[in-house]
Amino acid sequence: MSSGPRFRFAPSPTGFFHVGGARTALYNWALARRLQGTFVLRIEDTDEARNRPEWTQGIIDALAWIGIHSDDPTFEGPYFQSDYAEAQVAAARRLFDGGTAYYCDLTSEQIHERVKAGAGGYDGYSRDRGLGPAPGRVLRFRVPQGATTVHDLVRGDVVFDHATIEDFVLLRGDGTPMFLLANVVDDIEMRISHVVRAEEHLPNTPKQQLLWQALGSHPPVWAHVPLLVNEQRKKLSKRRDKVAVEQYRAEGYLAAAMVNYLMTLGWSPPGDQEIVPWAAIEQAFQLEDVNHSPAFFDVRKLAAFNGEYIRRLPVDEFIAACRPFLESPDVPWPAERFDAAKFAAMASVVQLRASTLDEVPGVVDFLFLADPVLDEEVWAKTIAAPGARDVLAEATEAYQQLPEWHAAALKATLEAVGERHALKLGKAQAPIRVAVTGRTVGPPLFEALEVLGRGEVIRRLILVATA
RNA sequence: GCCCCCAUCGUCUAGUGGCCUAGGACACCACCCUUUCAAGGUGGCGGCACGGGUUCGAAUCCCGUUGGGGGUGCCA
Repeated sequence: MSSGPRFRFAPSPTGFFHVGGARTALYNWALARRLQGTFVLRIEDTDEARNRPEWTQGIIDALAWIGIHSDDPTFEGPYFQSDYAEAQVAAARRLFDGGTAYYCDLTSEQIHERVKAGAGGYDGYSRDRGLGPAPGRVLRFRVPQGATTVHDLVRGDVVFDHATIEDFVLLRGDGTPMFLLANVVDDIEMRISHVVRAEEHLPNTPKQQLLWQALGSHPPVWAHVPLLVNEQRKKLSKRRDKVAVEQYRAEGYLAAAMVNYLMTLGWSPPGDQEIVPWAAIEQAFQLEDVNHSPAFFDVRKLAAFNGEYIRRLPVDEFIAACRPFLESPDVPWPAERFDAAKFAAMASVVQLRASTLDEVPGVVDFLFLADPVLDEEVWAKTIAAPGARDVLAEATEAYQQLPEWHAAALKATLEAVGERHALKLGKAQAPIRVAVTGRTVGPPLFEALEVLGRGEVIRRLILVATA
């Protein structure tokens, strides 16, 4: 086992993996690797999560997708919060025995009433009542006088006056540990040295630090990284926002692009390039350089990164990356009509045009569809346009005669047809494109015609001409 | 209510007292290239929230204001 620093990443399984969580995981991972430490995965599981092991598996899969592999020596875990329940209760017991925690028999309703009557939160009602453990009684931490300073690597020193911290609950009325206690005990048990997490946890940190100390341990290095927000500058949430890493994966975002983009939120790589490989990021990343303010997760910029990453892929890797999208059941053509060789022939021009992989089927569908469908609007704009039918007829004729079926010849032929009608190639190609592909826009036409083949091209041209 | 955090183009950021006439990227606009659409090239638009200090000098340091966000559970 490594003796270096130990970074813990502790997501709660909720059925999906949050992009904000992904960024925090990446921070921990980069640090663990650069500092020759350990990335410890601990799942903050709940009853529901325990009944759904696939949620935990989803986290592990998503981590693997962004390059955090559970079989890497840097990786330790997964552990589960519930595995440590005994230690958590034992710690609470020690706190009670030592007098830094006490039992209270007030119910939430009773506390609520006292608050309405003027108490600012829980007012320490049972502090000196000497109550012992009993069903229905919660164990509360006795917050001492004074103040706690949290030394945060991102934010500097943050001071919290204990007067503003109420005696928080350690053990529920049924004796089970609360999150705060569980968290601290687990971290101590696992000898965690660095806690890197989202800023929303900062207000809880003095309580945790107090617990670390009360339990006789030296608090870890804290680092609270800025939140990821939506256009309304609110914390990203599953309900309002597209936050599931799995969804981006399904839409054809490349893991490398996602990782790179995530790392530019709240931090920027040294130098003037923002598209940089993970290896460079791993070497350069440090918490001291992380921004203090929340960052908007901009899908458009993510898409721009993704397009860049797609274009940089060697063509065979691009083809491989497209496979799941071309073999998906959602594909618009009958599966048996798919022809990998035809796609491969078009791949390099498609690659230049996709910003996400899920756009790819729509770009090449005409190759595999039995008959492309043209809607009325497209028909009116192109086929019904003046001169279009003449171009169509003449091109069909010429293409039937063409000695060799390849892109250059197809282009030259259509250019000649266009000249006779005083049409530039840009205009002349329009009806042909629509007749063959069903669309006004798409990949370069003559390459597409070559790949589709003479028979099919002629058939489609005649089909439209006679309609 | 109370506590805490934050504040540079629309967005992500560079900037740590003089290299700032504030740099880059995404988005947007224009032009070029062109076989439609992209990609690429060139150019443009656009910002230090406000008010006080400190200093010879402030985007940078301090205070305040305003604005935004987070936290405040017998949730995690």
